[in-house]
Amino acid sequence: MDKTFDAKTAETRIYDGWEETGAFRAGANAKPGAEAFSVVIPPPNVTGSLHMGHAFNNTLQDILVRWHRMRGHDTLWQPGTDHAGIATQMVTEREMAANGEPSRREMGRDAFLERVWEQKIKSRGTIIGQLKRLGASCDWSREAFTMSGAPNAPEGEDGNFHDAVIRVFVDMYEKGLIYRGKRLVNWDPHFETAISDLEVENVETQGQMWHFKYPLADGRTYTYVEKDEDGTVLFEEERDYISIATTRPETMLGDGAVAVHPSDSRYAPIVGAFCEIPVGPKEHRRLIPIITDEYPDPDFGSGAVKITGAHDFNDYAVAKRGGIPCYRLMDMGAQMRADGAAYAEAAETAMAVARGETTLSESEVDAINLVPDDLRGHDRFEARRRVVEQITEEGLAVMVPAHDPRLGKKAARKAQPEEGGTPPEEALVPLIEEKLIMQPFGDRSKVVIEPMLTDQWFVDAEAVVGPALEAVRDGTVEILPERDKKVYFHWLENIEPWCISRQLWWGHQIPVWHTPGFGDEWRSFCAATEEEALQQMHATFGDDAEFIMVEDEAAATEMLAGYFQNMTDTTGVDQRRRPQAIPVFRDPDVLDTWFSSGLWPIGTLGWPEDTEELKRYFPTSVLITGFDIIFFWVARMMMMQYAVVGERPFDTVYVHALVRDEKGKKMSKSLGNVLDPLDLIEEYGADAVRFTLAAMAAMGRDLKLSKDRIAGYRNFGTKLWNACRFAEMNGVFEGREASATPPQARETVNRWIIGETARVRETVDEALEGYRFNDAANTLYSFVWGVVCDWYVEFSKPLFDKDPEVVAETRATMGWVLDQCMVLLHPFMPFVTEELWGLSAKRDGMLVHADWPDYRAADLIDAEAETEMRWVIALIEGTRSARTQMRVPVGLYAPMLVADLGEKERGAWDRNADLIKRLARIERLDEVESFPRGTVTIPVGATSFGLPLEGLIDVGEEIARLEKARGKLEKEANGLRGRLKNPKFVESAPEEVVEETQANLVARDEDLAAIDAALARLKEIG
RNA sequence: GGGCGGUUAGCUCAGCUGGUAGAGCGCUUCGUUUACACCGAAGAUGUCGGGGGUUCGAAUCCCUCACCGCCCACCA
Repeated sequence: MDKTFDAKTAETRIYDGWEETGAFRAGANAKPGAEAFSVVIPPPNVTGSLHMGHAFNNTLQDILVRWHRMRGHDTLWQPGTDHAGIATQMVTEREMAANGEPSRREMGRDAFLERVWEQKIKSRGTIIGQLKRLGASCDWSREAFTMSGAPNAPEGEDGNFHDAVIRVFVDMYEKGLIYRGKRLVNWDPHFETAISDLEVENVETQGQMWHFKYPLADGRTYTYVEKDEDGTVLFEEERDYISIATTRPETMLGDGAVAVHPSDSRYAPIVGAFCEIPVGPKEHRRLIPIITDEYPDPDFGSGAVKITGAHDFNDYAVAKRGGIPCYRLMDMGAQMRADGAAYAEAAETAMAVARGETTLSESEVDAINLVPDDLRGHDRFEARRRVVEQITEEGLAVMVPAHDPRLGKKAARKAQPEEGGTPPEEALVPLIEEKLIMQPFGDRSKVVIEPMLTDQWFVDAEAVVGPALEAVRDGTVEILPERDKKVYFHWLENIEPWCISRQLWWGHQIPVWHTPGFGDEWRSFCAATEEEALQQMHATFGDDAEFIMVEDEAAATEMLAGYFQNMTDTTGVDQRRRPQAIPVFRDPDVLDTWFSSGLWPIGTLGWPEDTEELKRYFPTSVLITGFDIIFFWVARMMMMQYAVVGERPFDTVYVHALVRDEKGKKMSKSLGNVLDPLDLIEEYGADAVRFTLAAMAAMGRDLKLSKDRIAGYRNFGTKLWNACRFAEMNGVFEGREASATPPQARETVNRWIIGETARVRETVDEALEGYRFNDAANTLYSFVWGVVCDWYVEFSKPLFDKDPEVVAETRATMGWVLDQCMVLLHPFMPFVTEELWGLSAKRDGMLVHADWPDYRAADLIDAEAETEMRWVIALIEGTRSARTQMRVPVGLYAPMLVADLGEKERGAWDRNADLIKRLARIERLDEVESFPRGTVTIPVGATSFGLPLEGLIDVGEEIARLEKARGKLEKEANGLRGRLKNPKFVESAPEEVVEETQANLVARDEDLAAIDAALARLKEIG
């Protein structure tokens, strides 16, 4: 054997070996009739690459999976990747741009999809390969993909995940759980798609709040009165305007009303009146009503709120309640709209609506573009600048003295007087408050999200959330750690409709076909296939109806232009003449990625087919996932599995925390503090990385990763390696018949280590049962290093020089103990252990399929051996400590004295003399009446050993040493004595605790007596 | 504004249902002992964030304050 394990070359070889033998196949190594254990991998993005979070997540899964597999359970670790709509489309488009390929729009939808599939196939191997490097023991023959079997999927991408998704959509649609509607949604202007609430990151940003005057219509005035709580008038003035604050002046153009709280007496006189939006061409100023609504907070700002239903979620709610029209101001790229009629005409129409002269349908309102001609086509931020400028120029900004505390520094600076101007205190400046505002950003695009009024598809989440909540409440599904349950509940109890449509191309296209309905709305048919949709259309429009598939809504509209013109003077719906062929187009939107990954547990097991795997492995056993996707994924899987198959997706959810850098910062590319797991694997080996992650995985706590730590655990692997190397050199592995059952041993040392091993096996199992990965890892670490290597290997050395019988027994024991180390460590460090397994005996199979032990500590612990070995260790440690402090040369074998050797101790000494002498560097043991001058005393239990070091020791040094030890002992003894003297303690503490305390006190007193005797002797000399 | 975590040795963290403060790294000294220098031996280091309370006994339970972090939230 080499001195170290060469992870670099061995790991791939070993992994290939596992794969070739099908070691990870579902059910591999299962005992007949074994219970099932199944885990679905949180599917990484197909174009992604492995980051620390993945490494952590998959290490934990692999530990559990390997552990169960070795225990003979019917184990499946289901792997796969996610098509990751936005991310993948983004990655592909970026690469296309870099390659100078035509853009997505230039190539068209079909060609683009083909291109993304190429990208998918190309990059899939990256993350899969990385997972393999980590050692993940997934059943790769079952690798799934969330878009497998999609209609445009190329050869080799078959599978039926797409069928499952479509089937669920259709089913939920038919049950009324999915609906379409024009709603205000979070719009990502970069990707030009709607996103869900969860994909919005609210970030505190420095912003400004402007205050503007909305003049009252027709020169109307009112007395504005501010009172305090007691009704005392604080301020009173005659006003011809209402003051409005806004952080988004550009949206004023779309205002539909001004709202005040119904109880707000300041504005009571003008409720119902009209005011003017102070922007846009003077001659076409729009008037909007002043309405009441519960929403405005009278204590905030002026208490009056402008209502822009199409660009603000609160305003939208107010608008809905008050029947206020929502005027959309921006296009899909969040530029100010440039479509439709000129401003004059649009404003006129809007005025008519405001006056109540006409009512328009939603889409008619949407068609109105209220952006003044000079602002059309501008970016929203540019439009804001201009709007502010125009209003301020017109004198309609609220002005305040330059010293107003609400003003930011900028405004104050502006107020510096020009030559001969007004002194600063009296100068009036526009009221622009600098303040922190929560600004929404797209989590992928990092662009400011715009609330946008669009047609979208929604899941009625509230209708399906019930069982998902109930299951966790009643314990059907366990979420660990406890605290994450609360997070889960909080979100689900306040669930909002889930916007599932995305205006992307890469994804599951919504299985809905639209035809012209009646009026200007489209009529929709939802079906799994186009044929089925057509059947439905025939059923509706008549068997003789003729349909023609067209590209999109625009094409259909064009076809129908003539038709609708003909219809304008027709009244009754049924009398309408149909066009020759009715245009039909498929809904262009695709589904939110999480809609499909929400089906991951059943989808990967073959649903909607009634497969054997579903029967065996569903519901899955445990889901291991990061806290950041509890809402995105865990909650959705819960809702959807219950909605679709009426069953929980998993029994337990183990939520783990984030991997941070060594300073506790979240790893991010922009901070440059990312540790790439692949680099670390390259440098330290996969086992070290895995063990580090496991050892640091205290439940629910973030873990901070440093290279030092990984190096430490790499060394741990080497340590085990070298213990085996030692064994090999001592013939342990020679012609060996490895056995899983512990050998019968006579030597104390061997009996002791067998018991210790059994104890560790129990602790590890208990820890893993409780998902306490760190406890399991640390237990193994301290056992292998601190017990097996530090003591057992050392103890064995003299045994290998004894008679053949002892040598044989020791070889058998050491072989067994090392085997157990390999077995128990295998889930954590699969590579080194597998390698050692192969090197240490001729075996029937690989370690990956070895039997996990079930021996019990109670059966294997030999209490006498344990007591004896503890005594031996204490003696050796005490001697070594004394020697070092007395500066006894390391190489010197010193004689040892003992004065009062008891019966038991004599036996212990006799049985272990060889190894004590060797490890404590003792020449011989002499029994004496009393210690001579200059003897260093080593108390071990009731016995005092001594090192006669006359002339060698520094008396002062030894007195200091003993007094230090004495001080510590005395402090402890006094503490114990104090407790025992307290009658309340003796009364109320449990009996064992009292007994233990007494025993401890006796032990301390014995040691103290020995030390006192030694001190007395030394002082004689001194 | 709500909620949840954290504060223990120089650093990073363990300490489950209250019963003599622990680990790893780092540090100091020593070491060519026939597995291992990715090693061995021996050490040093803590008013367990502050303040109250419950208890015979609190790092551990309760209250409160401070600071740090995270999540959620519609204050224009």
